[in-house]
Amino acid sequence: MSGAVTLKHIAERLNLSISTIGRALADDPQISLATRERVKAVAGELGYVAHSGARAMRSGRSTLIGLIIPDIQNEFYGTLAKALAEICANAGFQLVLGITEDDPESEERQVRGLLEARASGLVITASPRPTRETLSLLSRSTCVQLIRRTGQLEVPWFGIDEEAAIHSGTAHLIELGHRRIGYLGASTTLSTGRSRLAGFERAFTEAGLEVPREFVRLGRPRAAFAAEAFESLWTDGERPTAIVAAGARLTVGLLQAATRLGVAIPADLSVVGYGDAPWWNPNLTTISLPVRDIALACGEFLLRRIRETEPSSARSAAGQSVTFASALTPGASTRRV
Amino acid sequence: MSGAVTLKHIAERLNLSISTIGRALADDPQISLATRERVKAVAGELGYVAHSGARAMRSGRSTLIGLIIPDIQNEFYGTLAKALAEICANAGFQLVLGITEDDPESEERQVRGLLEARASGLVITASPRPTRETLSLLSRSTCVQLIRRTGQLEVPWFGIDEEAAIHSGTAHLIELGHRRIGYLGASTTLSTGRSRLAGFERAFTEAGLEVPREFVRLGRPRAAFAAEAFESLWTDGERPTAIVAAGARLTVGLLQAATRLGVAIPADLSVVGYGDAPWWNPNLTTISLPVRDIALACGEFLLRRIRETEPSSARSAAGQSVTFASALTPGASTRRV
DNA sequence: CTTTAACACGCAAACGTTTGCGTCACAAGT
DNA sequence: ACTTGTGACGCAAACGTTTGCGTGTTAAAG
Repeated sequence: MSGAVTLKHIAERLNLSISTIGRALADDPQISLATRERVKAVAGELGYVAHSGARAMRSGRSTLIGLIIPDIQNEFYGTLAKALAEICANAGFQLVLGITEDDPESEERQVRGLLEARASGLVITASPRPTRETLSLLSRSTCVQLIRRTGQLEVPWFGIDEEAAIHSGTAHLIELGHRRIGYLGASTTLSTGRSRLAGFERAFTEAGLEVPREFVRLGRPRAAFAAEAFESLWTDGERPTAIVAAGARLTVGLLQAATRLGVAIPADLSVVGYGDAPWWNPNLTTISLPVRDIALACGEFLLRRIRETEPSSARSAAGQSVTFASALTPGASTRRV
Repeated sequence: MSGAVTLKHIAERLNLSISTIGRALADDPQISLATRERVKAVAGELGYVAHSGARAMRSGRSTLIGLIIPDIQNEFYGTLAKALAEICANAGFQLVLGITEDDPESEERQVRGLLEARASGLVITASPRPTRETLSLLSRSTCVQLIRRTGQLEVPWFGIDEEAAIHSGTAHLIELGHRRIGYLGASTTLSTGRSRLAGFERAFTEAGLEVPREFVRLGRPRAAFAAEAFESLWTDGERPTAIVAAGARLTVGLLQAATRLGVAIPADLSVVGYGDAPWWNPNLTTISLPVRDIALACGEFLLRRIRETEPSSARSAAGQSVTFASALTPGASTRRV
């Protein structure tokens, strides 16, 4: 608080110099063992707590790592955050959380804040259209993209083969005999939205069918959008016999709306979800994503880059990217027609 | 990065002093408007980013606020974190996330880390048995307890009237005619565990019934425990006709296990959940908690305390606490017997 | 023409660490 | 007795800001 204990206080207490105290606490063999122990004893007694800010300023490197994501309420981002927090803690870093709600200005503020804090690294799931300034700031930091991939940002990326993921789910429905298949997806301003829709379309063209565009609904990747979109899909005109939810929050929204409308799954409607939803009853047929593995890989990569960047100056590792595969987990929410 | 732009660089570029640059960027009227604009222009051109660490060291206050919670994967803590992150962002603070997994040593490391970072404030949902050192560190910080309440920690608390919450859910089941009611709860080493169990028991004693202790299962507040406990409850001996899940993660675990075992809800078993689970099918009868409101109130209180603490030295606001009420949300997961 | 005052800016210290180098005392080697 | 060595510690600078105070210039007031 106001009057925290510093090296100086310990030094005065022991009639030693500040540097000796500093070295003693760092277990520098240059200081005699006896002194080291006396120092540590007094430090404990006084309740000394090192000032990582001062240390960071002197040494040039902070122990902060930033995580910038659009949301944190749902399990998908929760799992990402948890995995990264674990990795950070193990490596002696602290995770600073920035929620953007996909708002470019909020995103810019968060990024700026993290750069001001001199975060050693940044993990970001960028908003659809990041500010020029955001991009400029990010390009000057040690940064990794997670899940979404922004073209204008030349930094490594860790994510999912979204196209293959949705393709597998859609193909599964086609194989079960469905033709009027609905699609709830993020708008194509998002890299994930583009890839997923492409996967959906490829499943049809590969089967020699036409893409049922009248059943495709694109919007914000929120539960609210999915609920609303599904409702319109269900009440206006011809109904689909199956739906692909191309996003974790969209899956939630779809299921909520279906429950609310009394739509029986899979009797009235077959559903393929995105991301695991172990809570759904009955078990959901879903596209399983190795969320935790992605986050771990991303975190470890970032830490490696931070350690590399430390001695020499920044090296451009722009092109790198790692793609993870999904798996279709069969459940009871789809049926043959 | 390696060579960040500092006030000094701008000063040299403009043949001005460092202090003038600093004041100009802070819009100090002491500096002429013309100079201020020239400085800002050059700052933008050079890509100057203030060093909040240095600022914090000089001014004594950082822009960091710590959030220490056992988990972040589930929606309950996700909602807390999101609300807090919003409040922090709006007030110009940054949220540092620490996940403890209810491990006292991890918790101590996180708390120490935040004190080292000179976080302006701390929000903590403490583990069952915090370390002595943890308590000592916390007592020296501006800190608020969230949800759980640790007796040894004399700091303000924001949480739920847990006893009343579980009481309402249990009484609801009793009123529906249930007698063999199971209880899945956190162990009573947690303040929440104690209060919730007390609410469960009071519902029976108030109705002149005996507490069905053979159906009570206490353990770690994780989905895994609830699943396991329910399975044993369901397969060993006489079955309960209803269950109260006294925790968000326990609710998830119970529902998963029930789905897995093919237990029909509410035909075979009535269920009262804890915390909203809008995704469950059919709608869950649940104890709704004003999670977001709690977090917002907690965050605003903390910010106020931070601002108060700033000028004078720390004031003890030890005894304060705010209790929020829950509401029983009727759903389709309970039936009369 | 001098005194004052307003204005615009510079100096330097301080925040708490870390670290290269210097210093001092004492013991061992010639 | 004189060098050499070494173990144990102190000095001071640096990291990037902020800020109280001092200083020089210019214009208005006497």
